[in-house]
Amino acid sequence: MTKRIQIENLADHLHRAAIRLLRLVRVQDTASGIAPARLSALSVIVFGGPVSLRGLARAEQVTPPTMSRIVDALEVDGLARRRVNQQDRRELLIEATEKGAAMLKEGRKRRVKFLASYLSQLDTSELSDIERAVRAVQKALQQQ
Amino acid sequence: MTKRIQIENLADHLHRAAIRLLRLVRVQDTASGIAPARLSALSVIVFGGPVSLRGLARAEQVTPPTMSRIVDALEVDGLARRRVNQQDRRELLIEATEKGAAMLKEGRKRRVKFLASYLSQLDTSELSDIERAVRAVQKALQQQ
DNA sequence: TTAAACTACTTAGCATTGCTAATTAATACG
DNA sequence: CGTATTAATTAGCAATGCTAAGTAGTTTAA
Repeated sequence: MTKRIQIENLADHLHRAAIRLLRLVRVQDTASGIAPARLSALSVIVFGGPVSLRGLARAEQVTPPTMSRIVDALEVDGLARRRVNQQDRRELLIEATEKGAAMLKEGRKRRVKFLASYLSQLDTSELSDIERAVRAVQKALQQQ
Repeated sequence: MTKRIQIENLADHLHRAAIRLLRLVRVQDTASGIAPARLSALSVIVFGGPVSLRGLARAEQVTPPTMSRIVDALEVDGLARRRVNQQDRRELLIEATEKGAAMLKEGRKRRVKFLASYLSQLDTSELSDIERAVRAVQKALQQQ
């Protein structure tokens, strides 16, 4: 078995595991009452602080029109707000409201606890394998 | 930092990595010309053989109306067909056509190769971390 | 045995989230 | 100064999720 084939095999298994994992936690995300794309965008601004709409779209790997609409919905629900960047008045700064931060942290807690309940059945060495793997995957995906 | 908090932290990072990975490979899914939900349903019937619409909906964790529409689209594209189960004529059997099976396998190959091209930039130890982690995650998720 | 209950699927209608193309407004450049 | 560029929005389409309601087939029970 060549190295290329090995890596493709790994990619296949990794891909399946990712699909399976997200299907599992999706149930918990729905329980928060915030739709998935909104929750995900909210998470970026809660943990990363104010960003431009473009920056937020890039972080979420969607186009600016898509993100503009997601921010609309977050504003309507009082979870985020737009501010004009006074250094460059074309640009916005999207930031979370207190309510947004609170809701996100609740939802995240629920989801993470749920996933953690599965992971807690693993032993320490398996957990650190996952930790290293997550770092490696992040590193790999960052490259282009 | 307690072990519980550590695991929750890991769960959070794992979740984010999974989201990111699937976003990345989605680009390749689009290249196949088949939309993601259709491709995923097609994969179930290609690898699992004929199933009822209800069974397919359950496998994909969507409601029957959603799956009914996905099967419509697969039929229109000649990738799957509905047969009536003669033992119980309320029920359908959804199965892949030859064209459907061929297209799925092609798309899958493309997606996996794409993901593999990212992974190939990692070193051997990182790859085996991922391999072990995938096994651990599968093990964890299998339990309930 | 036939009416009622149940089950499988579809239809209709809505919300969310992705896209591209075109528009508006602000800034940068030549 | 005027043109080009950049940021965000609006408009309009497609895919995919849902619930509620309808149709058709099967089971159950009076």
